[in-house]
This record gives sequence, C-alpha cells and structure tokens, in this order.
Amino acid sequence: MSSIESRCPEDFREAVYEVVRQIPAGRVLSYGKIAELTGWPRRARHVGRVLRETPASLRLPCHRVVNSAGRIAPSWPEQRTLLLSEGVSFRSEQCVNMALSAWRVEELI
DNA sequence: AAGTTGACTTAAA
DNA sequence: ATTTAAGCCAACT
Repeated sequence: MSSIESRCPEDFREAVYEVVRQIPAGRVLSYGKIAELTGWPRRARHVGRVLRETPASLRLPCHRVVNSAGRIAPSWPEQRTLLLSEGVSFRSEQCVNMALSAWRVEELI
C-alpha cells in the first residue's frame, strides 16, 4: 500500500509528519501546501490541528509551518524567535516574508 | 443528533 | 491595501 492511497486519520497524521520533517531550516511551508503534498488537498485546517497536537518528543520542525499569508501561529510567539534564529525574514511582527522564505518544493537546484 | 470550532484558503468586495 | 464571505471537514460541545 502506497502512502498516497491511505485513508485513515492516523495515516493523514503520519503523512503530515513526513512532510514537515522535510522542510529545510530557514524555509517555511503553508498548511495548504502540506495538505496538498499529503494527498488530502482540502484538509489545510486539519494540518493545523495535527501540528497543534504533535508531541514535542517527535522533534518536528513545526515552527516552519505558517499560513498562506506567512502569518505565524496565534498564541505561539516563540515561533517567531525560532524562525529568526534560522534566518527567516519577517515582513512584520507576525508575518514571514514568503517571497524570500517560502520553501518551493519544485526548486531542487 | 445538531451546532460550533479552528495553528486554513481562496475569491470577492 | 484590508475586510468579508464562503468552502472546507474532523473534533468537540
């Protein structure tokens, strides 16, 4: 069974983990993009929930996930510090400069 | 069972 | 540029 054909909620969760795990340092990815990459393109909101419930012990770089506008997660100001320490540029207090820091999966060079 | 919520997104105004 | 509206769907009331 390939992961793309998986159906259950736990498979979705694992798929999200898998994608987030691959976001390079200094780059960010949106909930919507992650949803697309997992094969569940309409579950952007659920990506957020999965990450919110992710145990810290997994050590996923969930701070590299922002919304489509580049906004960091509400009620998690520490995310900004984490991203700044990786060199991610911000346009404002709450928004990442997506033009500079969004991870474009296509660009492999 | 029915209504609400949310670490979302896109399009429209 | 900012704000609204509608669509989304599993979890939670």
